[in-house]
Amino acid sequence: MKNVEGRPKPRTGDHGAGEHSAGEQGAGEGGADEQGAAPPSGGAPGASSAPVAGPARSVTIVDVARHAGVSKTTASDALSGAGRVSARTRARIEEVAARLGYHPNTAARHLRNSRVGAVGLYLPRQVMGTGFYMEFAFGVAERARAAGLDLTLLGPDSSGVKAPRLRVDGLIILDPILDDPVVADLLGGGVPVVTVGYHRGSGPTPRGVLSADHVETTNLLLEHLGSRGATMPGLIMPDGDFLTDWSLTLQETYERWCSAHGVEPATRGVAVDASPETLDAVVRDLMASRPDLDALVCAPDGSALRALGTLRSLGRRVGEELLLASCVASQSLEMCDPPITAVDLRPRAYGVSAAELLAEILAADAADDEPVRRVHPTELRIRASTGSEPAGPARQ
Amino acid sequence: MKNVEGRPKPRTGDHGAGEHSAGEQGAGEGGADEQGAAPPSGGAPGASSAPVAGPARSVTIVDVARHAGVSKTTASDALSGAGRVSARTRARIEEVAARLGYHPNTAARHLRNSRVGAVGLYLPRQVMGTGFYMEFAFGVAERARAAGLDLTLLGPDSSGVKAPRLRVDGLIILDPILDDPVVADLLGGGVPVVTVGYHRGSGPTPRGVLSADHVETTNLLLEHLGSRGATMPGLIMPDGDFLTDWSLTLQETYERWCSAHGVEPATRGVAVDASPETLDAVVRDLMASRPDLDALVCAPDGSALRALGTLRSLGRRVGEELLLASCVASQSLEMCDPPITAVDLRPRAYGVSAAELLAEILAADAADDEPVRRVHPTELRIRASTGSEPAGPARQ
DNA sequence: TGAAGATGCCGGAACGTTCCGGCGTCGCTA
DNA sequence: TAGCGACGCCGGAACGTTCCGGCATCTTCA
Repeated sequence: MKNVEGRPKPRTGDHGAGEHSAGEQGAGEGGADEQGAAPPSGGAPGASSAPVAGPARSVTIVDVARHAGVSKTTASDALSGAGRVSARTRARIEEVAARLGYHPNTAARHLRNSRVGAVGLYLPRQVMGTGFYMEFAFGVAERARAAGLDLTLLGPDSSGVKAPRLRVDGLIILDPILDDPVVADLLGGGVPVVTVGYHRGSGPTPRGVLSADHVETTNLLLEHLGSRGATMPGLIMPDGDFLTDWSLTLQETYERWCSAHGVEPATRGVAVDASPETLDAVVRDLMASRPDLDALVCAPDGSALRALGTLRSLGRRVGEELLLASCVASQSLEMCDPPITAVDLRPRAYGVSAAELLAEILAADAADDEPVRRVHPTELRIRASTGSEPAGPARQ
Repeated sequence: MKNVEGRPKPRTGDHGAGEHSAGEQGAGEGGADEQGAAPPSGGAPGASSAPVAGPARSVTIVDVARHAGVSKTTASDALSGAGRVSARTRARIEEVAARLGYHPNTAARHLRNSRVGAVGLYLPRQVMGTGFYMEFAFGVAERARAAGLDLTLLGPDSSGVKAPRLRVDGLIILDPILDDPVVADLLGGGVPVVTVGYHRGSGPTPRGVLSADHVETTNLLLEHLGSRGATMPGLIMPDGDFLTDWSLTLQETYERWCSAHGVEPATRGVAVDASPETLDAVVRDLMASRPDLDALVCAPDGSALRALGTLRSLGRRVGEELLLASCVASQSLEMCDPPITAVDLRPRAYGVSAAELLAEILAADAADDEPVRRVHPTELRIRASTGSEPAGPARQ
């Protein structure tokens, strides 16, 4: 904060060093000879030239206009596609802009159209830092950048939220938690919101919803287990601190499957950020109380890997008499032994889609009352932990 | 991009969905405001007040000034700490600003002081997506945000780099690869650069260097293995496609340790993004050619986990007659069985420090010719894969 | 042959901030 | 008492962009 004394910056002469070094001249177009306008206040000769590798004042739209022999309005119109500009002029301006290496100043642009040029990504507290969420965030960043938007990561610490406070044009809320007060705040914050995963809680409706089809995905996984011989799968799911559409759908679909197959559900909840020891205990408890389980589905990121160790130390042969699957894919699941079957939500592409949806919503400033809904496809990665084809050359 | 036709937007309404809850609605010309005053020719009819639909225009510094009965210059000076303002006045202005919920408009600020308000983070291609780099990036994002900077992630795709092109005020280059041409470009791009890990390649020197003490860290790990009874550790390291200060220091330190202990080094290189099968093959090859190994150190992120499976299938008892350690910590290393000892580079804190260093460099606009060097502390996480204390009771 | 409209282009005013230079008023010293 | 510097405050310009309104010129049709 010190910012000690005045420290006057030069900013005076503006060292009109046009810098138009680029090999101009000629350029087929003929006419339109550049430098129609005299550089304003070319005044003070020399004196102010930047000595060494000057900061090279970046080229503005006025420079483009001057070199093209038009006004800044026309240049702006030509480049933005707005207004009325003849085709010739537009082409010439575009050519000049390219030659000079013109790039619009985002700060000025944002100031002018009162946009911030950034979107926010809100991640639930419990899981920041797990692989899925990071991959997702990178996907968002990638796509946002393509749309000229910066990305601001919002943690639960960014409270006192409300839109003006957190300078963003739009928000992506990942896995909104049912009763997270921050989510409600953000939804009412005044900027367009895309939720990833439906929001089952209260609050204003978002402008967009992107979600995987968890019903289908889960059924696919359960059916896969069935096709590999499992009749009674158990489920380790996130506990009550992490009530999202994902976790609830998972449970509902699982229970429906059980009832359809006439078996008694066997589930245990566990914190998504549980310690390895806790996971151990939960898995042991479940396996002990339900000796009939011949498969185990693990939902929280990372839990399947730990369950693998626990099951092995219980003497179970994973991939043979006990199948194991994860609801979240991660690199480590294919690195372990045996590799673990998992639902791949393709988090990176998921993030890309989310950013894309938000960008579209921001571009179309018309506020439909109905949210835009979009589905994100997933893939089932089948690996050795769920055994091999029953028909094929069976293992013996 | 096209933004099709003219489509003049009604800038007035600005789709004022703002709804702007903030308390004081004082915006109107209501001179009755407590502080009275409103000197600026209070009456100025129609100046900017469109009585119809006063849409949540966010509060600017002029609003603050008016409510405090001072000029915008004084308000700005008071809030920024610059200029000469009496303590009374400053206090009053601060109080008014807080009451109105004033937040400076970053776009305007950036425009004024010709800063972009963002920093870039460049990640080597090979490893984007591994846990370490993501954690690091999140750390950077967190700290950058605290400094009012946005973060732009730069992949290798962001070619045609050069500073003006990629609108950033500064850059963080993570693990610069020896002969990465993009790194050279970025270093010469004209904006301050902080490298994380020394840059052994050519090119201009960065303004700041943040690095862990890999020599000490590696020695610590090797000594730990020795204290647990290992006499001949092997090393799996990144191959020639990933020549960084980290990988080179690792190798050098390892070889120095071996020569100091009078043993023959046993290393294998592997791509940092190698497939599980490749890792399998490399580990098998190393173990087969060097039957004297009683410990294995794995450098590439994720390789230790796979090595664990491979070693087990070779019949080795990891944590007993063969010790296993990783040079990069990750969540999965404590979830597997047995948990794997690892060097924790504390990636999140690492990223925070990097952003902090860059922010400091950006704040102090004096360009020292000598880069700022800073060291990042690491921690060794000792787990069951490196056995237990030879003498004392088992660790818990 | 005018009038009305279309077309092509432009001047200038914002957006919200920072900061240069200036202006009046003190209090101190000569 | 005059001189003068420090103090406290302010007006206005600039950063680079977009866009409203307007002015010519050209086309079209009554």
